[in-house]
This record gives sequence, structure tokens and C-alpha cells, in this order.
Amino acid sequence: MSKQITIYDIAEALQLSPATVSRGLKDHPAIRKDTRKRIVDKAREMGYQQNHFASNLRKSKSNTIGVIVPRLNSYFMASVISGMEKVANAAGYNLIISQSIESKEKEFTNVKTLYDSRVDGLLVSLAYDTEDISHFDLFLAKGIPLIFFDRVFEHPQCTSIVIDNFKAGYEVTQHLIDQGCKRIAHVTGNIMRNVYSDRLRGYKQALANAGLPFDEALVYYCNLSEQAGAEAASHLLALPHPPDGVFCTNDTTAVNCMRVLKQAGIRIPEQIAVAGFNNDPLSKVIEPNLTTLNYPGQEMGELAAATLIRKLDRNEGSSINTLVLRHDLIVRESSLRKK
Amino acid sequence: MSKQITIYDIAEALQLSPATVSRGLKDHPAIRKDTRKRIVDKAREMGYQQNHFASNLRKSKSNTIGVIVPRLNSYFMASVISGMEKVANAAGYNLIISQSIESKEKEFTNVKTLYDSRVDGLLVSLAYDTEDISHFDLFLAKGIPLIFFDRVFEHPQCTSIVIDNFKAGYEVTQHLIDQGCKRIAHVTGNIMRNVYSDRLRGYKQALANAGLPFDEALVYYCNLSEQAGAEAASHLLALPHPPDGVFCTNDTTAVNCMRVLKQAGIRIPEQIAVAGFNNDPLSKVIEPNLTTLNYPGQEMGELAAATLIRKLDRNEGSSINTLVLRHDLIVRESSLRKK
DNA sequence: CTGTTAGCGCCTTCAG
DNA sequence: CTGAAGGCGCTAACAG
Repeated sequence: MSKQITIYDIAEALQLSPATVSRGLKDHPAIRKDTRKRIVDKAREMGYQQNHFASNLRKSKSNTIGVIVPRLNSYFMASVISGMEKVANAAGYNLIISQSIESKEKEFTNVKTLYDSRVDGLLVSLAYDTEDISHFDLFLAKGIPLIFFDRVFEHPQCTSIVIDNFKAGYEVTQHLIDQGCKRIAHVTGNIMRNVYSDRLRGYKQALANAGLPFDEALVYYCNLSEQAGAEAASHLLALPHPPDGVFCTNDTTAVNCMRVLKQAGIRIPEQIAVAGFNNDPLSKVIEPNLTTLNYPGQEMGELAAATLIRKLDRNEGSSINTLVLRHDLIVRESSLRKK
Repeated sequence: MSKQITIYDIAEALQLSPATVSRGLKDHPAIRKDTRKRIVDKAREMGYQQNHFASNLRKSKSNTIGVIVPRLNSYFMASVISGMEKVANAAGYNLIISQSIESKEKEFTNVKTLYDSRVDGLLVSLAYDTEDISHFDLFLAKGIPLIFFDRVFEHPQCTSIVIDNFKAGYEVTQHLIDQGCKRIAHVTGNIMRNVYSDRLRGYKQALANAGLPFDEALVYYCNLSEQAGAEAASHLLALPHPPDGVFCTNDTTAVNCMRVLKQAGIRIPEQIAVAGFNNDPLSKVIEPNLTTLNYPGQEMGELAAATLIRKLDRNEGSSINTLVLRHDLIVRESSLRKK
């Protein structure tokens, strides 16, 4: 249990004042080059490590970033977190990650917890059923930066990091149309969330542009779980006039949808073409391989963290409100109909 | 920027001393029921929130747990973290997560960073190429609890949380043997890691018990990536005497192995049966569905966190050295040969 | 059962 | 360019 070295120990060893040592360890301009060097060298020699608590207490800053995500256990979210961790770590920040489990109540508790642990900023992807963001008010009121990613909320004080979900939804749908589909179903989540409403808009727009009718009966709202995918398939097959194409807003759902379709003896893509969303590893494994949309999770995580850290370090309220990442459509056999 | 309420404010409002308030906010026994209530009520009323930095500074404790994992972006690891987060959060601890990216150098840096942020304990799954755990010495020397999970290292001071990898490897292999396989290949990772060496031992033991010869040429060592799975398949097919069964130590590899085998026109499981490991969602999607071993990731995360927290809160060096979680074999079509 | 006191280690005015 | 001094908010002796 070796004793902790403090700046006082260094000061004593060097016959300096603690204040000077403190400055020497930083970038303080009013310190001579050589004394700074002596201080830094001695600090290393003695195995000094800063006590962040003392420093945080003094500065009221934690060097910690709070993260709230709906769920951690998906490939997409794991990639996002991985990206955030990488950037944050490199910049000397720590991440505190919490899961809302898709519930606004839990999200609310998480916000409070993170507030209490004095995070310097917040990176949030909203829960399934969050209606407003008043629970973030205590952050906004204090001017603590709040950045949304993926499932975002428009707010003048907040930056949003997204992909162009409207365009993405349009592209996927257009692709199915190009393959000759005339009745395209859409399996999606809670349209209170931008990601789903925007994709739905894109879907509708593509239909409209192609002169295809929009049929509300072909839109299936669910929680996008494995089971929901299977149920969606059963539901669509039971329709008086079943679809000849399905656009699911995530790959898990798409893949489970395909499974049930195949079990029902439907040929994919000849009878029903399928497209998913996210480019989950699943999409490369299902047969036929799933056409999907590449959602750059790692990049989104990196960008979100970098944006927040820039705000924190420069202490500036950047004027950027929305950052849109590039996506791309990945065409695979599940949607390639021989015309 | 509303002012922060401190225990002094509460003390003043209640005409008490800060010390009493501090005690009242805790479970301190020497406080009258009613004054405790007055304190708690007033604190809530004034919107008091504890300043953890001050408290940590005073107590030299951070209420933070450091986590080091090889990679975050797998379903398995995301489940583990999810479990840890749940337990830690409930117990008032925060997690600082860092990735070694399978490199011992990065792992070393992570250890230092976490040490500097004064985590109360460490949960670690070792990187691919870590040879010894001397870089954890500064933790061990200070008696900071260190718990390994999944990829563990035997050490008297550390608890390990694992599944019985020997038994698991044995069971998977035995299952393939039961299906009539005579030449079973094994695709695995760095056998410096217990998870791989134990499974290999189980594999060998099962072969031995069945009177089947062990053939080193049938063991393929790789990094268990998607690409490695594909390469393993090509390699095995090119052998003068190819296998009739393959046991891969993760599902990603197994699935990509199957893909290549299928492309080569091999019928699975008739010509070559395949089994994986982890019960990744992938395994239910590949066709035929992959026989695999259910690795309880979430439970492992929960158990690891709970074990650490128990140590921290009771401040006891429990005598338990290894905790073994239950696993089960999940049999699916990829291995079911009609005899 | 409650109050007094003395720091935890650091940073930041204010003075030299 | 460097030093002295005070305090961030909390807790744990030590006294009553």
C-alpha cells in the first residue's frame, strides 16, 4: 500500500511551492522552461499521479461523459460505443454508460444518475417511448452539452448526429421498386422516433414517385425484436393481398421475417423480396443474403464523442445543429429479382 | 446556473451541524429517526445532490469499476457489459470501459489509465496475446480487487469467472462424435488463453475416449475473425484427407466456415457437420442452423460485477477463487447427421 | 445522539 | 516568474 505522491511531495523534493509544481504539471505559460522540466522529471521519477477527485472538486469538472442508449446488446450499438470509447479515451475522457432498456422512466433515472455524477456532457440515443426531453432540462439549464445520436430530438441547444434516414428509406424502397416489386410492406418501430418516421417518409415518397399506392395495411409497427419479425411475416402472409416486397427497418427483424417466410414456402426474392437496415453481420449470413443499409455505427460513435469533446474543450457553443453521416445501400440477393 | 446545495446549506436551514447532516444522509446508526427524516426531507426539498468528488477525495474511494475487454463490438461482449452495467448501476457504481483491441500493449495502457482514475476494482478479460499479468501488479500490490472473466489468468489474489470450457469442448466434440463424425477438425484461437486451451483439451479428451486419433493437422489456429473462418474452411478442404466434422470455438468463425463449405458444394451436415460456440444470434440464422454452446454472457457480466461489488462493500478477501457458470449445448441441424 | 475540528489534494486568486 | 493562503464539499475522529 505505497503512499500516494502529491504535489507537496514534489514541491518539497525540489524546494519549490506546491503552486509552482501544480503549474509546472500543466501548460501554464508563466513557468520557466527548465523548472517545468525539473518538475515533470521529478514527478515521473517519484511516480506521481494526479488525484482527479481533488482536481475535479476544485474545478467542478469531471472529465467524464455520460452515455445513454436504449440497449447495449446489439451489434450496432456495440459499434457505436466502441467508437465513442476510442475517441473519448484518446482525449482523456471517461465514459459512463447506461441503458434505458427502451423505457422513458429508466431513461429519466439514468439522466438523474448521470447528473449526480457530474458528467461534463451527455451523448444520448432516445428510448422507444420517450415523448419529450424535459427530463434533460436540468442539463440544458446548466448549459451542459447534450448531443443526440441516432434516435434524436430537435432542440436548439442540442446537436444531432444522424444519417439521412429519409434518403435511406427512399433508397431501400426505390431499390425494391427497381426489382419489380409492386406491393411493398414496411416493418418499422415507433414513429415517434425520427429514425422510423423519416424512413417511413422516404418509403412513402419512393412509392409516390413510382406511382405506387400507399397502403396503410402494409405498414407493420412493432418493437423490431426477433419475435416481432416473425409475427410481421405471419401477419403479412395472412393479408388478403400479401406484399411482394418487405422493407424492415432493422436486420434482426428482416432476418426473422425471412425465416418465417421461407418456412411458409415463400421463395425469396422471387415471390417476396426483402430488405433490411443496419448491415448487421446477420445480413451476410442469412440466405439469401440480405440487402440492407450500411449504418456506420463506429463512425457515428466516434463523431458523437469528438463533437462533444470539441465543445467541452473549447467551451464553445458551436453553431452546428445537425451532422449527417454518409450511408450506403448494400445490395444482396434477398432483393435481386430476375425480371 | 443554479447554485449547488451543500450539506452546509441544509445544516443552516435546519440549525444543525454539517456533520449531522452528513450522517443523516447515510445509514449512520447514531442519528435519531426524526432528525434523519427532517434532514432527508429538507435535502430533497432543496434539491441537494451529493458531490462525489468531495466524498471520494475524503474517502479515497471512487465508486467506479474499471472494465477491460478485448473488443466491445460482439454480441457476446455487449451482453456481458450489459449485465455488468445493470448490477453496477443498481449498486451505485459506475463503469469505466476500455478496449484492449486484443493487444497487450493497449491493455497495459488501459490498466495505467484505470489506475490513474482510481477505480475501486477491475473486471478484466485478457487480450489475445497477453503473456503474463505483471502489468496488473500495481493493482495487486495495493490490494485493489481484480476479477477475471472469460479469458482469465490463474492468480491467488484474483477471482476468475468462467464456464467449464473443458467440459464444454468435450460436450461439443462428443456430440459430433455421436453424430457419426470420425475426423473432427478444431478451429480455435490462441491457446495461451484458457478458453481455447481448455476447449482444445476437452476436444482431445472426447476424441481419446471415443478411440479416435488426434491429428494436429486438423487443428487450425487463427484469430477467429470472419475472414479466418473462411480461410479455415479452405484450408480444411484442401487437406489430403478432409474432416467430416468441424468444431469452431466461436460462431462467427463457424458461420463463415459454413459459408465457404457450402459454396464449395459440401452438404452440411451430411458431408461435414459443424458446431460453433457462444450462441450468437448468427447461429439461429445460418442454414442449416448452427449447433452451438450457449455462453451465458449477460449472467457472466452480472456475476462478475456482483462478485466485485461484494468484495468492495464488505471489504473482504473472499476465499472463492473460481466461479463456474452453467452452460448448455444447443443442438441444431448443422450437426444432425442421419446415421 | 450531536457538534467541533481538521484535513483529503488541488487550483487559483492575490501578492510579491 | 514564483509563493502564500484559502477553500472546493465532505467525512471521520474526537469530544461532549
